[in-house]
Amino acid sequence: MKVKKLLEELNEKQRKTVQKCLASCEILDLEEEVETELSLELINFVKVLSNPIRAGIIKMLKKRWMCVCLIAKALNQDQTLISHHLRTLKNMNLLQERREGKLRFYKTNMEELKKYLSILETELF
Amino acid sequence: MKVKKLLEELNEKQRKTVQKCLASCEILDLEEEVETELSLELINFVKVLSNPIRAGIIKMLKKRWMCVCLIAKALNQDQTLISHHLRTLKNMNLLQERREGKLRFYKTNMEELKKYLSILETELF
DNA sequence: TATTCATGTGAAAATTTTTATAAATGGCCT
DNA sequence: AGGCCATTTATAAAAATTTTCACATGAATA
Repeated sequence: MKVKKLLEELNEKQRKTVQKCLASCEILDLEEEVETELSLELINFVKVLSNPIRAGIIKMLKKRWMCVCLIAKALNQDQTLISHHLRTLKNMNLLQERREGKLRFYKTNMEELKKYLSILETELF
Repeated sequence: MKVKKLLEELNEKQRKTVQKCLASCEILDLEEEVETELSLELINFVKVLSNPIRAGIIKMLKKRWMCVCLIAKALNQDQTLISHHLRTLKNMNLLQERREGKLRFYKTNMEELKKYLSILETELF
């Protein structure tokens, strides 16, 4: 939506106040398009990253496969908590899974991670 | 901490299970250093970005100064809620502020935003 | 001084994170 | 093969945090 259109949505008094300010200091270009939308996909990715445990898992598993019990040890957290966060990451397709006997190993899906980062760059910058 | 050291922290049975798996499929390099730490600064930045309203504000104010009432209109949210999020962003030094009469205009602090993104690249990739 | 735009504070609502416990899966032992 | 134990996942509730709302306060202008 354009700045001009937004101004029209204000009530009369507000609009008057803002317009007076515009006249004196010319901060807003009325013809510019105002972009506020970010994709849900990007917001979800950022939300996933915003938890220190999940961010730590992604960092740790960039370089190697690790089983759940080792990940829990490395982060000094309860295994069931780690398992929960692993599921969240798996649901976003940020992890690869591999079973060996009764152990499950995980590794960061770098392609997906790079994809998300490039979306971040595109949408935010 | 090295993978080797982490293995030692497991109890005997767990360690045995994992080591048996290593022998057969060689997933872990025992001498590798396991990095799990991300700076608090980075986590806070990502947390700030993870809210759609705050992310929208940052995107919108990249290109122009806008006053609070217009920001609220553009995002179709209550002014006091916007004010609250603006404070959060200001506390992270992600916004510049400018007063014109009784209006307050804000704009994204691009230098700071770029700084955070470069930290993200460095620590995560 | 009254009005308007914006901030500050504290409570309510919603969401996320953590914990506790049960269930599923697969291997091992007799 | 059948039962048991270890690893991991699933589910539900508790705890903690974040978001939103309601209202009071502050600042600037007419």
